[in-house]
Amino acid sequence: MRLSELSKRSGVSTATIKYYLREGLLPPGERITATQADYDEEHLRRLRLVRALVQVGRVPVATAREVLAAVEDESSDQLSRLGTAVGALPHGPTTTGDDAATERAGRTAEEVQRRLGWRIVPGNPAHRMLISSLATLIRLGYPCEVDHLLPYGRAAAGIAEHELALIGEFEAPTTQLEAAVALTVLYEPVLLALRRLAQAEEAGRRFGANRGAGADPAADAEGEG
Amino acid sequence: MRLSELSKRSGVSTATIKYYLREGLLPPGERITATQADYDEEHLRRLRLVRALVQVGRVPVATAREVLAAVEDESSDQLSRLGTAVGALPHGPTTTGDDAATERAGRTAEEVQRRLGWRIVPGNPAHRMLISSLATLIRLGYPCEVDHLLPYGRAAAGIAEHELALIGEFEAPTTQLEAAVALTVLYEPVLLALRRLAQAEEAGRRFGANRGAGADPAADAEGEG
DNA sequence: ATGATTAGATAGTGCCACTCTCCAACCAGA
DNA sequence: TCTGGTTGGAGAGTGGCACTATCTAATCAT
Repeated sequence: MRLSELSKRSGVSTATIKYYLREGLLPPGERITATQADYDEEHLRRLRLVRALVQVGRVPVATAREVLAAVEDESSDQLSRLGTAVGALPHGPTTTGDDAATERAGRTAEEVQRRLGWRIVPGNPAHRMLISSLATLIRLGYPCEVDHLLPYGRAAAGIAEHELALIGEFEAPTTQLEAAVALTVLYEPVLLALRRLAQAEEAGRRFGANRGAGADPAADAEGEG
Repeated sequence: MRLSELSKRSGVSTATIKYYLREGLLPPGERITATQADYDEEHLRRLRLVRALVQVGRVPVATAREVLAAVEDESSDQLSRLGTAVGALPHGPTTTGDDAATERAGRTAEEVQRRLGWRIVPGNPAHRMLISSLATLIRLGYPCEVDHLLPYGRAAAGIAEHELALIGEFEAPTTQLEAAVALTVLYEPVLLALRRLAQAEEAGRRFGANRGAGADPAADAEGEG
């Protein structure tokens, strides 16, 4: 198909598709002539994935390129590629401080992982993300003790088990990796939305059970998005 | 204290503090003379909260102002304020489409909430965030059936219960609201980091249990903040 | 008195995801 | 073969946003 058709079927403007092609997020189309190229279903799928990463996952374009490159890197085994791809996904501003809060956060993070029976990989982006997040909590004076974190960890473990089972159902290795990346990113807002809904539910239950439950006013106040 | 001291104790530059004052994220200091103002511990606390919202939670400055205004709005009851404040928090790009995917996502979302015994509030930002996230999954062809979502929902419910208990421990209503907002935002990266760690753990367990667990390559490949 | 500091206002910077504009090559119809 | 619309490609431009640099007048310390 032509670029314009790719645009129509994906809902992404031709200018943006060109931009993605330029940035290497999409492989170039098959050149028909010097000034025309042909795109196939694979391009469409990839384009939708890119859109999901960039729009939903707020992944910077440069990062998305790295992630996709890792997914396609034929020179590594699948587990390495998965690690590289997911590790390249954004993980919040890693405010690397050497202060007391960071140090305490580091100890807490390790303890949590130990208690959950997880391996500890100090350089892991997610590990560092955890530490810097905990450090922020500590600096603000909010509790982040191991016992408080374990419920989160157990919830995460349950979710991850479920997700990996899902990913395992895909057959082709590259499709599996794509699915892993997509699900990692796309289920983040799902999880966060469910958490907020659960919070509203629980808040209504605890504080003012009679009314529309702490989300109603938000329904009136919403106007951004 | 003076602005410079506020800056020193918070680690935020005076220029940025001035910017926040201008934008209404911080109440003005108590005017000592025409060109000098005095700030107290309350300002410091608020400043740190703002930093957490903006830096960790990636809350736009304009949105942070609304959230904080809701927290301080004395004219509403606490539950309303909580709903308004949390509802104003960013919840991803709400791509309001009228297509088939959105419609199916809406039905799925309602079904999930019904199965979990939650109230359904159609206008709720979190509800709409859930729908648009699910719609994206559907458009990409990834599974998002009710049975797949329930584990997430149950995990969220457990977390929310735990969080509300934590919030309930704060005494002053405004402090409670501040804590609710702060914890909602600040525990998001914690939860996401734990999920990724759990994924790495589970991936290592399933795919290549012998090695350093699918996070090692990421440790080598990491180089971005 | 005098140099440093401060609050406040205005304009500028840097980043980043697009988006506009242009050009040469191509295709369809006459 | 001409001609007018369309396509792919490349570089520059745009807009939004979180700061940040600069300036001015008032005030404080010495």
